[in-house]
Amino acid sequence: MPGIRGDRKRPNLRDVARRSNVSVATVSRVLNAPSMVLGPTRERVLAAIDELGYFPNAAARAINLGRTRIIGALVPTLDNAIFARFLDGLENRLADYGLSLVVATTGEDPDAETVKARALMNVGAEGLIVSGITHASGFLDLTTNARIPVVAISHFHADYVFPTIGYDNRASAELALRHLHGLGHRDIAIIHGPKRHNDRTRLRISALENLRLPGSLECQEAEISIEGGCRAAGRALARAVRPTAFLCLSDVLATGVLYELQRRGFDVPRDISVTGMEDLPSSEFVFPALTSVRLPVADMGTRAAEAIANWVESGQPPDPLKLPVELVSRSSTGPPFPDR
Amino acid sequence: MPGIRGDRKRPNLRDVARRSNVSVATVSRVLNAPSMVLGPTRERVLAAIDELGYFPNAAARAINLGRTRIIGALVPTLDNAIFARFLDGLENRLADYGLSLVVATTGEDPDAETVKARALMNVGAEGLIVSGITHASGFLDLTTNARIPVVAISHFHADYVFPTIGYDNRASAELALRHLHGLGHRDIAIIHGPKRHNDRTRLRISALENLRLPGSLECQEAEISIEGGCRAAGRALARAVRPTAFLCLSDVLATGVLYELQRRGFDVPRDISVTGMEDLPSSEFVFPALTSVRLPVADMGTRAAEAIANWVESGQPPDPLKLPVELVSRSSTGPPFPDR
DNA sequence: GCGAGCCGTGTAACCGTTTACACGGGATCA
DNA sequence: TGATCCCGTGTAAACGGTTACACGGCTCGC
Repeated sequence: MPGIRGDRKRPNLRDVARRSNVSVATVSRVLNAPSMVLGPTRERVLAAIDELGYFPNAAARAINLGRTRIIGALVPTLDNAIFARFLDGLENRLADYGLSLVVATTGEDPDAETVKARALMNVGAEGLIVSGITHASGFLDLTTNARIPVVAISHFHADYVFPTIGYDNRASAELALRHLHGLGHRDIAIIHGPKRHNDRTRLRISALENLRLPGSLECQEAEISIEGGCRAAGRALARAVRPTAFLCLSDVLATGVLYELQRRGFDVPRDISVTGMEDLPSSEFVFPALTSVRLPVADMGTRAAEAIANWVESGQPPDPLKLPVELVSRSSTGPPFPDR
Repeated sequence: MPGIRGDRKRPNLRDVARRSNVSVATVSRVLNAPSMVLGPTRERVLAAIDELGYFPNAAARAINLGRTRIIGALVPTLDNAIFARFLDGLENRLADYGLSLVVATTGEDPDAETVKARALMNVGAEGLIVSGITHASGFLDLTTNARIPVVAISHFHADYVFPTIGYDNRASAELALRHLHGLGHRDIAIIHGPKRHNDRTRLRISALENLRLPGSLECQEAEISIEGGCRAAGRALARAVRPTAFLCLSDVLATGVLYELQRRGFDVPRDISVTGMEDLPSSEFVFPALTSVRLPVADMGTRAAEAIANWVESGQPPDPLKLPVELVSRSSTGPPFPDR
C-alpha cells in the first residue's frame, strides 16, 4: 500500500485529499475551520491525516496567511544571567501571543549583529528585538529598508530611531555613586565591562564622570565574568591610592571583586565597600550580600514581548517605555574608615 | 512615483522585475546566482531592489527550497545557567551551519512541552532538541508521525527512541557519593530539585540508593534556586541525625546550602561537607570553593548542534553520544570530624 | 409543485519564490 | 555564408497551502 509508511516524500494536503476522497479545500477546512465540516467526511479526513502522518507545511501556510509568527531577538550572549532572564520573560509572554522566538547571539559585535539580523529576516522574523542603541549602519539600512518592526531594549531613549524599552542607564549608575558618596566614599574604583560597542557601559561611565562629585574615580575595564572581576579588583588595589569603594557596573563583576577582596583578607564593607548593578537573584546570597541597583530585566522581557506583538499585529509602533531602577541596599556597603 | 515609498504592500520579485524591465527569473538569479547575470542588467536590478526596499519573502523561498533552516529547542527554562549555557553553545554552532535557533520553554511540564513542540513545528522547525527522556505520549506521537528529527539531551541512553547526546546521570551522582563516602561520610543529605517529570533527577537519586553504600541517605526536595537550597538545608539540619555532608544535585542548590550553613555558623568543610553538580563557572568562586561534578553543557550544545545539523542535512540520524563527567574537587569537601 | 435559501463540497486562482526548459542573437568555425 | 555553440534572458510550471466563488442537492414555505 503506497503512501502509508516509509516513503521518502512528506505527505501534503493533496495526498490526504486523495486518500479520503475529498478535495484539498475540504481537508484544509477540517484543519482550519473544524465546525465547517462534520460527520463522516470529517472522520474520513482525520483518519487519512492520521494514517499518512500528515503535518501542514509551515512555509506554505505562512505564504498564504502572510504571517510567520516568528519574532527574532539579538542579544550579545546567552551565557550571562541578565540576557537569559530577559529572554525567559520575552519567550513566555510571546508564547501567550502565539509567537515563537528565534534567538541569535552577537557577541556584542555590531557586524555580527548585522549578519545575524539578516539571518533572522531570512527565516521570516516579523519583528526584531535588539540590545542597546549602538548598531552598524548596515543594520539600520537593512531594517529600515525592509520596514521591519524593531524594538531596542536595555536602554531607554525617548526618540531613538527604534522604540526603546529599557531603563535609564545614566540614572542607574548615578544611583550607585550617590549611595557610595553619601556614605562618605571619595576614592572610588569603577569596574566595568568592555566599553567597545557597548553603549550602556559608556553611558553609565560618562554619567558618573559628569556628576563631578568631589573625589576621584578610577576605571578598570574587565571581561564580564567572575574571574574578570577578580583581576580588575587586583589591578585597582595595586594603584597608589587604594580605593575605599568599588562601583561595579555588573553583578557578575561585583561577585568577582567580593571574592578577590575576601581572598586578600579585606573586610567588606569595613575596609572596602562594593556595589553591583543588575541585582541578580544570586546577589542576595554572595558574601556579604551585595548592594546593587535592580534592573527589571525579566519585566523588560515581558514588556518587549507585548510591544513587538502589538506592533506586528496592529502595525502601530509602541511608545518608548522607561522601566524603573532602584537601589537595593544590603551588607556590602558602609561608611569608609568606620573606626575613626 | 508609485511603489517607491509609503505603499502598504511589501514589494515582491515581480515589482522589482517590472521596475528594472527584466523577468522575475533574472531578479531571482541576481540574488541567488550572482555570477549568472552581470553588467548593466545586474546594476538595474540591484538599483530597483534598493529603491523598492525589496527583501525576499522567507516563506516563499522555504516552500521552493523545501528547507526553513530552523531548528527548535525545548528547554525547561532559560532562567538557569545550565540551560542558558547549553543554548549558547547550541546557537553558536548552529550558526556555523547557517541554521537558526528557535527556543521554547516548557517549565519542565510534558504537556506544555507537547504544545510548544507543536508550535515549533508550526513555524517550520526542521529538527528538534529536547531535554531528557521523559515526554508525554502526545509528544512522541507528534514527532514520530511527522518524522521530524529529534535529539534528546542531558541524558545519555544508548537506545532511546531518539538519539541522545548527554552524560551518564547515574554515574555523575555516584561520583559525588563515592567522593563523600571515600572521605568517610556516612550520614548524607541529598538535596535535589523537583523529581516530578524530571528523569535526570530521578535517575540520579535511584543511582545513589542503588549503590547501597553503608550509611544513610536522606532526601530533601527543593525548588531549584539559591533560596530553595537554603530552605532545604534548614530542613535537613532539623532532622534527628545531623548529616555530615550535603550532596546537592545542582550547583544552584549547593550555593544556597553553603550560604545557609555559613549563616548558621557551620564551618565548611570542617563541620559539614558540600558537593554540587554541574560545575557552573561561579562555583569556583563561592565560599568555600565548591566541589562539584562537571557536566559539559556548553560542549553538549555544540555536539547537539552538529548532530541535528547533520541529520537534517543528510537524513542520517546521529549516533548517541556519551559525554564525560568528572569530579572537580575543591574546598567544600573534607573528612567528617577532622578533630577526632 | 416550485422557487428561495442554505449547506456542504469542489474548482481554481493566488501567495512569492525557484528553476527546467525554450528561445533568440552574437561569436566562432568550416 | 550558413551551421553550431554558447550565453543571457524569458516563460511558465512547480512548491503546498488558503479561500473566493460556483455548484448541486436538500429543506422549507407558499
